[in-house]
Amino acid sequence: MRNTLTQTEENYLKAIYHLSENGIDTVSTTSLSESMATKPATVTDMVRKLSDKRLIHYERYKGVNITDAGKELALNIIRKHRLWEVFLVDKLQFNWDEVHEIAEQLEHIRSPLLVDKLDAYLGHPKVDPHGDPIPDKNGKFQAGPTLMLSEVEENYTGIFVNVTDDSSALLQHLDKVGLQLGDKIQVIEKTEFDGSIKIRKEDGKEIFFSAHISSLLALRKIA
Amino acid sequence: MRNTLTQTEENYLKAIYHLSENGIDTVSTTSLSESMATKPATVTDMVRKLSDKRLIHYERYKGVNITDAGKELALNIIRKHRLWEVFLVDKLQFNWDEVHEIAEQLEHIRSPLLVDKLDAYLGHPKVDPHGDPIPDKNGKFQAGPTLMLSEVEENYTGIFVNVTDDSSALLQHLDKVGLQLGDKIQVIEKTEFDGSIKIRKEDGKEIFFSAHISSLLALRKIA
DNA sequence: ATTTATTTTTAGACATATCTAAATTATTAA
DNA sequence: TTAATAATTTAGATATGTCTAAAAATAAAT
Repeated sequence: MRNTLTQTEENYLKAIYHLSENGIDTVSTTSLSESMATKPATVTDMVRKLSDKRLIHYERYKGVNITDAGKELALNIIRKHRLWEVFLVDKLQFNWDEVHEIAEQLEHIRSPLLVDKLDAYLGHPKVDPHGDPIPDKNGKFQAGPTLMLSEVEENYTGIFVNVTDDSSALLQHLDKVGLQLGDKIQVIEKTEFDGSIKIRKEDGKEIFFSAHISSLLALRKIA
Repeated sequence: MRNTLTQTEENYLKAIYHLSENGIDTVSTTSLSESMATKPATVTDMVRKLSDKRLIHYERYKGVNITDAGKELALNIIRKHRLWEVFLVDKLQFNWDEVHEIAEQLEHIRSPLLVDKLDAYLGHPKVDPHGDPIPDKNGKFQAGPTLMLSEVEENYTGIFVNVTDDSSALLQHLDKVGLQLGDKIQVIEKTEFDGSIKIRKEDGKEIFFSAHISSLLALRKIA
């Protein structure tokens, strides 16, 4: 009958959702432990608990997958997080880079009525101050149109969310150069002559792509 | 070095503050256990912890007293609680009787900057929607002028906060008729002829006071 | 002032969320 | 394909916040 989640459970669920957001739908114990800044052993205990509550599928040594029920809960938390971020920036004059930590706390406030009223008060915003889409009451959101890397301009910043080609050759190449789904990248330089592109990852690493490969990599805008 | 309190610790501290607010400065284990809806044994463990942190004075079998440091923290939590209540009512159109539970959650959000900005956004309100005073950043607040029971009109509702006479005869009389500091009372009837007054306590109990006694009992307005 | 009743504390449990160290399973390499 | 390496799980601890039942201290009553 323990139907509500602890804040910790909510945070794990959200992390699982985010890790499985970009195509990779199976989440490893290690990656979760990194997200949560805990040890793998701790994650094992937790995923068992979330699995008992039918919010994820878990098989030992095989990783976890979020269920529809889990996704619904995760999206509700994300909705709250992003609405509060809008509140902090639009109403309280915070800078967009100061709000994440506070929203991490506010997202756990429990009151469906509060969320509704806050949403209305803010004018039903569609994106948060970072450009991330805000799920509606039913967990639906505009995924934000994706653009091909080849189509965007210099300085464009986005999340690498899709590969329009599932040849393992390309995937292996991406692996080798160190680009993964979910990475945030910025376009540093476009060469008009041959359409090749230089990007920079959040960790500062720079990568070159040919025009061909650029036309296969999809980005979702974030700011 | 554990300098921040858990939400539970904050709630205990707030309860101790409220229980010792109206003159009675020593709080018993039993009264705290009633406030917190826990067992006395649980309270004993907790007050020991708060005592270790120098937020209360505790002597076994003797009850607890809040320290200046504890009062400062308690007032900060109360400040946040009441500011959020104003936000919920003024900005989000909640009714004043719907906001307490939500504010109980919001009061634990940690961010001094957030509190400042919220305060400014709300126009530095002096009282919450229930008429309770909002402490400022330094924990100071207008206690709300107190009025003598003899001075107020019929239907006035207030908290009995002070006795302007510490003769034990009067205190014993109050004890006998069942009135205690902190009780919320309403004036039911004033007799013009001799200035005697009939009041009703929250539990429905009615009490008569002579004009003399009425002039010694101080009330703080609440609504 | 001694007995009785009440209040408070102690002792021992349990659940959650975490850890370290050891054991097990899966993956990679020779 | 067996051996070495990496990932994951299990086992056993710790800290927090709670409980019940029993012991101890204080307060009330005869």
